[in-house]
Amino acid sequence: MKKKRPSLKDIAEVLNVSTTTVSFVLNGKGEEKKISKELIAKVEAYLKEINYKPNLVARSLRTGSTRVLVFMVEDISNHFFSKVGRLIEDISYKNDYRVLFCSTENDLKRTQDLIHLFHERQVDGFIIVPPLGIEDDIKHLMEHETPVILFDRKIPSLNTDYVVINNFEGAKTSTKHLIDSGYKNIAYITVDLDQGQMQDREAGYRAAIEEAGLNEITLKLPFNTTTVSESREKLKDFIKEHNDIDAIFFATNYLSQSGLKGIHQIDPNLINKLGIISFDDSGFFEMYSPTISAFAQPIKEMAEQLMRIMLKKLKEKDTKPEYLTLEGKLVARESSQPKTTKL
Amino acid sequence: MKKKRPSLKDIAEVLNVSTTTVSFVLNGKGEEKKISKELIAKVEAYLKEINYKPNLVARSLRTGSTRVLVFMVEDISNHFFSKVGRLIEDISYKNDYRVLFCSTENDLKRTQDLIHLFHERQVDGFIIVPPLGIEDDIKHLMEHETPVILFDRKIPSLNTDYVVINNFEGAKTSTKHLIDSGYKNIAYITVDLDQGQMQDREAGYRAAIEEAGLNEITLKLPFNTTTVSESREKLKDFIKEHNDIDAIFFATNYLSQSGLKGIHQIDPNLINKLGIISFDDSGFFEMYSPTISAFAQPIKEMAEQLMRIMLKKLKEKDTKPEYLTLEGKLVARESSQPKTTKL
DNA sequence: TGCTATTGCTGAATCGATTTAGTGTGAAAT
DNA sequence: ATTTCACACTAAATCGATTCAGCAATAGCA
Repeated sequence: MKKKRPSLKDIAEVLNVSTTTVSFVLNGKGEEKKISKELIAKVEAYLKEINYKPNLVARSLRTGSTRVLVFMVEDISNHFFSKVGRLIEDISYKNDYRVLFCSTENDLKRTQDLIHLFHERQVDGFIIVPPLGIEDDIKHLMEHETPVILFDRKIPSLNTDYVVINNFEGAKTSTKHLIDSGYKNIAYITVDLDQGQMQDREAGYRAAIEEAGLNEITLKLPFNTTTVSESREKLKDFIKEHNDIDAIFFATNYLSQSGLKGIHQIDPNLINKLGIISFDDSGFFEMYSPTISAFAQPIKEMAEQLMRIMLKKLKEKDTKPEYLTLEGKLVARESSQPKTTKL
Repeated sequence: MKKKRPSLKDIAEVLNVSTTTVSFVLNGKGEEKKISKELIAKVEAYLKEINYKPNLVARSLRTGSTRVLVFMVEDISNHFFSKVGRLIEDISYKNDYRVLFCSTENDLKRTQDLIHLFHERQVDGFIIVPPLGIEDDIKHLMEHETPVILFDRKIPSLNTDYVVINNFEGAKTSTKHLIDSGYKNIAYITVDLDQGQMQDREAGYRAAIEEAGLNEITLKLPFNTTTVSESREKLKDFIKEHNDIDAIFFATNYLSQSGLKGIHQIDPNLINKLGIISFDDSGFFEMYSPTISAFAQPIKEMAEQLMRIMLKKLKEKDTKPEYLTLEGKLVARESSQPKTTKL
């Protein structure tokens, strides 16, 4: 007893008018198309009565637009990305667009699959945190006049719009904050990805360390090639080897979270002896004990700028690209306080 | 200089064959439809050469199927739901289905919007964690022969398939575990939703407490009507008032996470004096200091069962519904150990 | 030779909307 | 009286695939 959804044609037959008329009324173009008030009222009443929902697949086929945007990030469960995603979703809804979320896991193949999947399904625009090597696929989208905005990372060879944070200044500010709190042996823990934003953060750390005349101590963990627990073991070895370290600057919030676990495993009290700061904030950090300091990205501003640019590009094709580099903010919590009293 | 994507018709013209032929080859029905081997090879070669991607919107309009499933949960960033989602996605990909994720936030209106949105876009199936009051919309989907499987919660009035956990036994086991570790004043912290699974958990707690001849201490926090920080203040007041509490059983993992923050705010050392266990596991719990015990749902099994049922329903309509209640597992960590030594 | 069967392919309908290009009517303008 | 124009509406093309129904040519068989 499957119910078939009524089509415009069904409705037209019932009302003894043409599908054209129904379509005009449906899309609020009745006045404009000179349909009489009485007919408009009659059609509208009937549409409401049967609670008619147009077949969006058919509409998309005809109009070529789906009113769907895709938000494609490294990991949608990451605090930073999920917050931005939520805000983007809200703005989109207000403008009558829906948003689909997905995680690339920084995997090139997976990202290509996703881009093709959505492109075939005719989504109207992409906001992408690009993994390395994705240039050609993005170029391909741009050739088809599909709006693409890069986020969190830029790709120098492409003249796409992008919205990123000033990674260099953020890392420098964070490192300086630890220095100002009296820490002398500040380790920098990062991943071995040669992506621009990671290089900028490392350069920021290095600049602050050099200015203060301190020593660099850097650990690069492999990304994705080993398991989380393997890299945590490497981190633990590193901390044990460098027992003069008095502070750690983690280059991303997921490194911090894994790192905190490692520190806890070495010694539950070790955390209270180290100065800690993380690039990217996380809900986790204000719940941890002690609360963890972080350099936070301007989440709301990023979402607003992304959507402003996206809506502009959806309206008028061939806009010239905008390149936005925003400033973040240091959130000092317990973990980066000076350790005056030995616990 | 927008590139138009080639259509079947374009291809047919280039090759001097009919669209029918191209379509048959495209869908691997060449042999079956008695197309000669040479023509099949020729068409396939050309399809590969231009890297042809069919317009899935057009295909969906014609076939009425999108090969897209929707996974709709309370909050996709919640550890439990995101893990299940990931597994479902993998199984779906292997069966040539895509999965869209979204969060209902337990909000009726929002959930209705999402269901309609996806139904209009003709998705092939739904896996839903149903908020209260969603019965009619689900019934509506079922009338249109769209497969729906409920997850995490059931709706007694509907004869839909569902996959849930044994909440009563889980809560009872968790409470007993605290009792066995020597705790005497065990508080139960929950939300004021009168959903089945929450009632079952409360009943499980109550059963264990009664069997042991202890006193119930329950706090129900308002869900969604107040802010997170407001309910945390209530929790803090509760803990201060009941200063005889020696253990807490949180009814969900997000309550635990908020609760741990509150406990930390009251006194950074308080956590070491309380026994803690949470319903639902979380990545957070094994990183926290101390690590937090939890009653974990059988994530892999749930995902597998959900997809087994879904694929069955997609293949044959009118299957009789399956009702699955699975058992979870206690994960004992540091937070529920006996506190023999006062810190 | 005449008949059917099979092979190999195609034309056109179809899905359900949007939209272009009209059509018929009556009133106003010339 | 004829032209013009606004009005109120509609027929049919269109988007790009799938698929039913059918056609021509060859093969098989008596």
